[in-house]
Amino acid sequence: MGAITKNAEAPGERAYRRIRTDILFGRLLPGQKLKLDRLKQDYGVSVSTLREILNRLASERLVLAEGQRGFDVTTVSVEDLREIAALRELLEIHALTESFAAGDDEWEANVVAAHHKLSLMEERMKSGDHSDTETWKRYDWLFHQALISACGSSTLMETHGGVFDKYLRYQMLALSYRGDVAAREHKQLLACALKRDAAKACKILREHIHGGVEHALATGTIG
Amino acid sequence: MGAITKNAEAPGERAYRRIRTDILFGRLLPGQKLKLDRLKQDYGVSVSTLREILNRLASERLVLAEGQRGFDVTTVSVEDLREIAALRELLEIHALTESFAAGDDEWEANVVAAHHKLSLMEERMKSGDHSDTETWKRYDWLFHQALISACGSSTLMETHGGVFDKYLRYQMLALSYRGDVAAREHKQLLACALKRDAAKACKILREHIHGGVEHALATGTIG
DNA sequence: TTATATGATAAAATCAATTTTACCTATTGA
DNA sequence: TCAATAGGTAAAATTGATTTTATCATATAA
Repeated sequence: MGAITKNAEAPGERAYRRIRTDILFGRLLPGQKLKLDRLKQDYGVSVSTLREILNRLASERLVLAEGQRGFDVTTVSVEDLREIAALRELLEIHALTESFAAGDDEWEANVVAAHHKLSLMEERMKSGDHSDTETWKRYDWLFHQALISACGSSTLMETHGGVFDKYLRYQMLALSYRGDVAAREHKQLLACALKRDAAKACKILREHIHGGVEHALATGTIG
Repeated sequence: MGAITKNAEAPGERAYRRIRTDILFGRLLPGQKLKLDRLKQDYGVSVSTLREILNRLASERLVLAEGQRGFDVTTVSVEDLREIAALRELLEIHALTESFAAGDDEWEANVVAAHHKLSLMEERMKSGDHSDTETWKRYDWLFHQALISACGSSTLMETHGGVFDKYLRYQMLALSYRGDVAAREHKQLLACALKRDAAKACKILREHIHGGVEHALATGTIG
């Protein structure tokens, strides 16, 4: 999602993206030991390349690298989810406000386009087709990125991206569907964007994030 | 400074800290090519270990890793400095407010202690002894960390730490002394902390950061 | 029995060697 | 003269091999 992009063709880069999404989408579980020999087979790269990848992920806090004891997938907790959500809120609210104030026609068009793609996916989800959750979540991410894309700070957007991804992991671990509520909120955010109503957008975004947190916690799969 | 700590004795970890501080303190200059063979000699580790380190630093945005063309020290720009400063402000103001509201006696004692160490250093700097800038800046960092340490979110503190370090690099690149003004502001921040006057502390912090930015830009060594 | 030490094993960290990729130069053809 | 391309070189990326470290089981002493 918000991963740092180098050469997409390179084997190391491919493996990095695969491992990263596997963590984000819960195919590699929190706390799981990441043994090098095993991963080497699973992802088809050598130990050195693997270690480069795991060091990057450790730097992103998606993996824990302790002492000389190798690597684990970062654990989850209620406390951490609340911190992640609060930080996402702080960053996204701020960026949203700036973006609404500065966005031009080009920005508006991108927002509309991003919402359209997301909306199509959300319709499909609504009618029971949960086959491509990854694409759905990528579109979700792209819509939120589009909203804040006129904030004027790539540093802010990258930082937000990293936090957003960790938030996403919690949503995926809770793995219970909340698409209908989210879809409505997305529509409301779009409407606010077109009216440049930052205050209302912030209010909806706050509810959007808090709703996600409480929904995730209610499933009881986190703590 | 805010680097991720693993085993401090390990050769790879030692080299990581050295390279990181060399970037932060301008001994490795912005845009500089980081050739593996050269670094191997300079830091006494093998190419694989070196690549792990550079991948971590690339993930922190202190190093640029593009395509299959190796590694460069991240470049600097006026725009980037402004973004970094704005993000530091957003995070630190928020954390400060929370911390002032929640801090207990233990927290106050830590703040006083951190300021005392910094203050001693600042006196030394004032009287012309600029021999240990690194320790000075580490104490600066520790004081600001102490102020926000009761904010209740380690995620927020770590994110802030990363941004703070990039801000620090700009200060070091400008390499012109501003210790007297900063020292006065630090004293004011301490007084605010003891009175729990978050509003005034935020105001001073804003000036503290903006002052640093304008001072750095005035030297003409950034753009 | 408990604590400490010793040795074996498995895994991680580091190193050295190979393969691949990019970059520069020179040469050829338009 | 310029563009395009092929060849050679230097550096990066990846691999496989070696060294180091941690962990677990067993034995020995308090």
